[in-house]
Amino acid sequence: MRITTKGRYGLVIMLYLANHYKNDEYITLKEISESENISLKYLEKIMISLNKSDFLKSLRGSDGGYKLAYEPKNYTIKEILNVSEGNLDIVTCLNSEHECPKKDNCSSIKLWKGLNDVIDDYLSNKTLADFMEE
Amino acid sequence: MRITTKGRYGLVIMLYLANHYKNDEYITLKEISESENISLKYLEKIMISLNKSDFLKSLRGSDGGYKLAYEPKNYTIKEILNVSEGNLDIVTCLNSEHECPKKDNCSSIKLWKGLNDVIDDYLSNKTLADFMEE
DNA sequence: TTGATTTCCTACCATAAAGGTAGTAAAATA
DNA sequence: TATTTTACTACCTTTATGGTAGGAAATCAA
Repeated sequence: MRITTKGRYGLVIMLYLANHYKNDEYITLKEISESENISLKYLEKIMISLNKSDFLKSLRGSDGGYKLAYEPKNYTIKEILNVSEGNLDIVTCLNSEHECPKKDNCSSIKLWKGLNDVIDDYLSNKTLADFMEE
Repeated sequence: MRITTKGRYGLVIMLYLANHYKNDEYITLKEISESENISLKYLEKIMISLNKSDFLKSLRGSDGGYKLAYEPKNYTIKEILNVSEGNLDIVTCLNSEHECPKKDNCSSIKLWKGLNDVIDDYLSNKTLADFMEE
């Protein structure tokens, strides 16, 4: 049961951009890569998913880079993880694409739904702003 | 972010035994396998971890099988998942064996600790008895 | 004491996911 | 035109998942 580097690094990127939001400058992945000690090429790959959603602005060329499209408080951790990590369902049985044929008389599904709810509640109610440097 | 079949099936086994606890009979994996439609061989493998902990009694031979060593209410979901699934840390950074060198000035670690706490709280406060058939 | 049953134990294996690397095209700027 | 930086595609190694196979050892009933 764990979040992989995709989700973690995705959040690292978003937090970095949030911490530089007030300057309104484009930040290069090179800068993030060096500051956070994560391979540039891997960050690029993760960025593809983040950039497909509408929450970033990007610019190519020198002085280019990325910046947040909105204020940090507008990004919930849940939506960021959903984009960078992918599916957050704790068990496949809860996923509509892999629905379990026995789900209606399964005694453990209540457990998984309950767990899913507490996780969902936490991730939906925290935003980037809650974890920025002061 | 998900629990694998090891954890899920481990819980299925434990819930099955809990639901038959009052009869005080040994239950065979064959019965559970047929009832829950899970390969006997795979259940055997999962059973090895469950049986290494002290919460089951086992007996070989005909009329043998497994039963709970204690009442269902004495088993928290957390300890069952810990045994059948293995490590439940949501990110590797929280695991003492893979401690992150940057953890002291990492802004996302607060997020993971918070998430870990709500999950831990939920799993520690639910027992097998909470999910038994009435 | 033999046969059936069931746990116990070890080894193996195919597929998918994780965690990247490499190379290049396209855009933007100086 | 050269440099910088994103955008895109392809590839690769290692680990984890989700099993299967075969047999040994214990237990009980006939």
